[in-house]
Parts: sequence; C-alpha cells; structure tokens
Amino acid sequence: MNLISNIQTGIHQALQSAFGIDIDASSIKLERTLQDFKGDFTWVVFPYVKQARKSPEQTALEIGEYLLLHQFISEFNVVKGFLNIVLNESSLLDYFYSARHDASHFKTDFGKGKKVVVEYSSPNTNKPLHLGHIRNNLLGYSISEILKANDYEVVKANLINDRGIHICKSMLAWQQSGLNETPQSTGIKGDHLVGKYYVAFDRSYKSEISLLVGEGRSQEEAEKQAPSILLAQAMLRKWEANDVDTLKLWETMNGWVYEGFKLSYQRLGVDFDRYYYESNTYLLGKKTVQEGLDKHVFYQKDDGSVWIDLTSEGLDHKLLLRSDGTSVYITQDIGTAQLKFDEFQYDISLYVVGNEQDYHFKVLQGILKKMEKPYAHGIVHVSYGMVDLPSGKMKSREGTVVDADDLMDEMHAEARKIILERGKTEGMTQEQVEILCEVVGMAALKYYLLRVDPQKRLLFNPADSIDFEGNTGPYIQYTNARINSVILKSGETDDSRGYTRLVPAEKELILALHSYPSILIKAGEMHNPSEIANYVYDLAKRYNRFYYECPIAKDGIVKEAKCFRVALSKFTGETITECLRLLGIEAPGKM
RNA sequence: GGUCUCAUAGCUCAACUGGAUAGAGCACUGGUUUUCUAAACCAGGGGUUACAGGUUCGAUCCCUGUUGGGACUACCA
Repeated sequence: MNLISNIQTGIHQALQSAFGIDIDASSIKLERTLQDFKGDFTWVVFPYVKQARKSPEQTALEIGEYLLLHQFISEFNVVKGFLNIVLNESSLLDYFYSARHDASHFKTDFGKGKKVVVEYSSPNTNKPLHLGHIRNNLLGYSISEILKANDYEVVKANLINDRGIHICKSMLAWQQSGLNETPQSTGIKGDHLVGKYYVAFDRSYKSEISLLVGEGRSQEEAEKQAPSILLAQAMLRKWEANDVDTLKLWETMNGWVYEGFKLSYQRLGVDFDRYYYESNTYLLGKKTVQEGLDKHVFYQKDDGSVWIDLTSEGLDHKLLLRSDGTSVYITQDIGTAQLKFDEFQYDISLYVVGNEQDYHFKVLQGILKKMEKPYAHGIVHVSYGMVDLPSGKMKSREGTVVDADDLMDEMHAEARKIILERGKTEGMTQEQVEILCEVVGMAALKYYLLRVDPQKRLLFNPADSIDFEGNTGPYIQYTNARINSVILKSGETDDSRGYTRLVPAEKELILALHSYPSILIKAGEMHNPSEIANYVYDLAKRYNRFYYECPIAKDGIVKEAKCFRVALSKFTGETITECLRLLGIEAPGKM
C-alpha cells in the first residue's frame, strides 16, 4: 500500500468526474507541503487549469471537495493554485503497520531481469590510492549495492591498468637505485614502495629536462630526449617483446602493488566479482577494427593508420590504430566492452570514471553505435567530479595528493579522540573500542564523500578535519545507536494498535519512512548515492526531534503509546541501517 | 581557437528536475539534561541564487549573451 498512489487515484477520479479530464494517475505529481502551510502533500493545479476552464482556486477547491467527499483525505485548503492535503490519520497508521512487516519494503523490482556490469576503481599499478580513488571506489560500491536493492543483477568489475609507460617508470627507477628494496625489507606497504620509485623517476626526469633546456633545447625537445624517458620507452618495448627479465620485474613489482591494494580495498569495504588486467586486454579490439573497415564505418589513411569520422555525432575524427599497427586506449575499450558483453550479456554497462573522460566515453559510445553493436545503448558513463584541494588538483607525480591510507589512519585517530572524550566506552574491551574507532572514522569519511552529488567536484581541505557532528556519518550512526538503546530498555511490546492522535513529530517520521522506496528507485535510476545519503540524514534528523519531544520507554508512559513509539523507533532504525549499508557504512549498536 | 562543464549564506552542501517566503550542517550568539545515549534538541543573525536580457500564470532550474573557474581537445593510458 502506498499513500501517494491512493491520493493520485483520488485526483484522477476527481479530474474525470468534475472536468472530464483523463490523465494517467501515476503522472500526477504530489509534493510534500512546505512547513509554513497546513498539509501533508500538495498538488499544483496550474498545469490543468486550461483544460478545466476555471480559475486555479476554483479548480483546486472542486478537486479538494471531491477527495474529501470520497474519503481519500481528512481535510484540505487552497492557496492560490496549490491544493494542500491533510491525510487521514488511520491511513497513515495502516500504512505504517503494513510497511513495517513487509519483507519487501527495502527492495524494489525496478531492475528486475536486468543485468548490469559496474566497472569502478580501475587503478594504475604505479602508485598508491589517493582521495580521488576513494571517491571512485565508494561511488562504485554504493551504486552497485543500490542497483542490487532495485533487483538488478550486478557484476562488479575492476579493470586494472597494469601495463604501460607509467609502470616502466617505477621499474626503471627501482632498478637504477640498486638498493633491491622490497616491502619485506623496508616494511613499506607494496603500493607505497612502488609509488616512491615513481616519484623518484619523475624527479630525475625533471632535472634532466631542465639541464637540457639550460643547454638550449626547447622544452618539448627536452621532454622527448631526456635519458630517463628514453630508457623507460626502451623498457616498454622490451616488455612488449616479452623480454624475460623485464616481465619478471614487472610481475614482482605489480605483485607488491596488489598486496597493498588488497589491504586498502578491505579497509574501504569494497569488493569485486571480476578483475580484468590491461596486460590481457590491450591487444583486444584490433579484430573490431578490421570489422569496422569491412563495414566501411572506419577508414584508413595512406600511412596505414585507422580512423573514424564522428563529425555527424558532433565529435571529431578519432584515431583507432596507429600507423605502426598498435592500438590506442579507445581500441582497448572497444575490445573490453565486447569482452564483457560476451561474458555477461549485460543490459547496462556502467563505467564509474572521472569527468575528465567525458569526451572519451562519448567517442566510445559513438563508435559502438556506428558499428551497430547491440550493447551500444547500454553503455553509461557515470561521470563524477574531481576531488580538489585548496591548492588545486591533486597530482601524484608532484606529491600534492591526499594519500588514501594516511587519510584513513587520520580518520581513525580523530574518531578515537572523540570517542574517548565522550567516555561511553564503558564495558567495552580495548579491541572493541578500536573497532568502533575504525567504524566511526570511516563513516565520517564515507558520508563526507557520498553526500554530495557525484557530478559536482568536491573540495577537500586537509587543514580542517572532517566533522563528526551535524550533517555527518557519525550523527546518523549515533541516531541508530540511540534507537538501539531505547529499544533495549523498552521491554516487551506488541502491535496492539491502541494508539491514535499522532503528534506532528510522529507523523513527519512516518511520512519520511514512507518515501524510502521512491528514493531507492531514484538513486538507482540516477546512479546517485547522495540521494540515499541526504535522505537518511533527513530521516535521522526527524527521529532526533521525535526522540526529544516524545517519551518512548520512560516510566509512566501509557502502554499504547509505548508500543507504537517503540515500533516506530524499530522501523526507523532498520531504515537507517539499510541506508547506511547501501553507502557501505556500518551501523554500530552502541557508540 | 573549438567542445563540454560548473558558479546558491563566511565555509561545505541541499532544493523532489519549472512551483509557494531558496533550506541544512559547520562557524557565531543564546537557551534545553533530578527523566529513554547532549555525537542530541530549540531559537537567532547571515542570500539581488556571478551579471544582463528572454521564454510563462510562475525561473536557482529552460534559452541567448557577458564575466570567472575547471576539464577535454596526443599516433599517452
């Protein structure tokens, strides 16, 4: 049962009987009434006044009277063209008691029968993860969970960028150092160790460039002729020629990075069903190039390079194969799209990738459409904004990054400070306290990153630490812990339903709970976890107001009120816990 | 140069996709606990939604232009 569809039905009937207007009931838009007006839902009549041939006020009035007469609502008022509706209390309570025991309340069938591959994370293996990667990982994970709750069949995929000039740079610097450092010998986490050499490479590369520029070369020349880069390119050629020693070093160093990533992923709480390695996929797509040439979708220049003309799509000409016959990035992506489709027959293939690649994905989809691939329309780029620092964009090579592992450590330490201050850890072991610090610290971080619209870029200021009060992850966790505590103290309760005459705070809470399924669908449709984050904050806020105003399990409270309020608390707690789960955040029972 | 994108309170973000008087948090000022977890609750100040036009019953949202940020525009990945 759904409160909104009931009113939609009523308005639908009213429009028909009073004005002979016949529109789809589900297209009737209802909004929550603004705070300063009396009512629960508001219907805007302006769009219908032309057809009704009456003034907005008169139209709203007649619809309202119809709804009242046929007992869809308990009262209404009209302000200009806005029809404000007050619900029957009994229908609110009916809704509450049925939803609370409805096993499918936290699910929708929006994606039933559809398969979706969510590709996210997709790191390079030459450096550790930073804050930007955290945003990517959390978004990808959360979107996957939201889609699952909408009954999609989800495959989480990670395409690891394990080859190319970047990893050769780290390998070269490591080799040249002659130190034979390993994660074991240094105690440095593998991805950080490799990243250290990547930075070392860049430092010497830069100094070589400035030396050459000092000798009178142009910047561009110097960048191409610096000895380091020439050696790195030579190493890449050896790698591509399957040189044994190069491959061995490559495997060793990538192995260190994977060990490091594994720990970071675990701590972030993200996981994958399928890994793809670029070293296996970088030759894919060449077959497709031939197919495109045969179909005359692509064309070949005199030098042998292969191109596609996408000017009809508002894009440019794009290279698909170099004149030496090697493939480029887009060629690989064409190949992996096909590979994934062969493997999973997906309906939708999501790519959680930063917005700097907007153009790339337009091109990819444009190519696949021209090739008439059946999966072309299922390609969706979930584009998210960069995480910026006050100083500008993060750059790994220049060391202006917020390291993922460091940041998680800081969040843990910050949480510990606050938890010890609050002094609520009585009866907990040292180990339990540490777990709590981790869970709360990670909640602050995750919520901070997920509450903003993915499409917007996000500013992170390392100088002021992430909050634990107000609109934050810990606030929401706290609300749940509070609920948990009051339920424990309440003793036996039942659904006797003797309680009537809801106070505003209770009514607001039921209405907030009622909107959960529509939020879940919206978050899934828009691939947007911030919908869930903002919703659960609003829900927690309403609960805290209710908690402050209404005694729940205090001494002397009448049984009927207690039963209802405990039930309301339970349902709210379950909803909060589920929302947090969708965001990858744990909900501790006590904090 | 071309294409895309963003601009909302001192700061970080909302605004149900065109609806009423633009809302939260942080910060600031003041209040709430002999009673269920004060990481809470309540109140107050703070806005010409970058600027100028247009579209209509109605614009933060759509269109045009201006200004200012960012990204992309490699035979790199």
